[in-house]
Amino acid sequence: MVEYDSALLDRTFGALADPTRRRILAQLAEGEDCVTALAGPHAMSLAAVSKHLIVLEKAGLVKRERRGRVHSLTLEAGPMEEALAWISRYRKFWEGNLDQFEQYLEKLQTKEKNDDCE
Amino acid sequence: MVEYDSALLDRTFGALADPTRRRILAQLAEGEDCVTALAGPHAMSLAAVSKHLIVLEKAGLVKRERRGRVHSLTLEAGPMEEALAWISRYRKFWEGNLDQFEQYLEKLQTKEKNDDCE
DNA sequence: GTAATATTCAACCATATGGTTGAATATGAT
DNA sequence: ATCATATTCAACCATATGGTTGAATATTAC
Repeated sequence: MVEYDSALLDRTFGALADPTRRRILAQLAEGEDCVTALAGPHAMSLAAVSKHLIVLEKAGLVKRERRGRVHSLTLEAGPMEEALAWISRYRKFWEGNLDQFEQYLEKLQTKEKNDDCE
Repeated sequence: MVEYDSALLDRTFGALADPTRRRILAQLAEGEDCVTALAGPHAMSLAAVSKHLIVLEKAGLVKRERRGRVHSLTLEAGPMEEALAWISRYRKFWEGNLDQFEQYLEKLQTKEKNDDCE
């Protein structure tokens, strides 16, 4: 049986439960960035974004590198792996519910890229 | 580009961010159950578990069927599918870590860094 | 009808969360 | 040295979260 780190899952899922933090992660997927640049698109104060970054950092989803006064943040998606593994146990519970059309699409996709499935 | 329902992801990740709720989902993966039975293993009041079930229900992760005074809960893992899809976009950020080529690049970079900094 | 069971509701409490603002700190530029 | 920039810190506020307890509501059993 797989063991899950409950506190880590708490922090990971907790961090992912906020839209601003999910957007920040999406931004970082495009490449590393500093706090001010990350804050730009968000309609809130810099301090608020700074706090979100601390949450992400504590969850291990973001790594910080201080370069002088600029903090460079990079995505560290590792913890999501365990989150994904946790969720994956429940796949069968929604796969059975797919309607015919979705099943058809499923099949097509499986056929198209049967090399990277499973 | 895939569209994600932000409010749904909020509720889904939020629901998964609590260890009691994750345990309840694991219990329900074994089969439907009523509130009292679900509450059994948890070191808290029945009312507390009842509230957790309401959170899971609002997230769409659990379906309730009233049979007389007994409420039968079943797992409804659908919303997890979207959560998993969201996370999946970041797979490359951890999968690459085991790739030989990436390791090679890692080593090169480390070497270059050492050369630069010393 | 009365009693027991299953579940929620309501009020309450402590702490967490997500935001604000203004001050503090550290670094960089002139 | 001075000024500007990057970031956090501290205090505060409103609301959410996760728990409690005792009462209320339905349903079933006797």
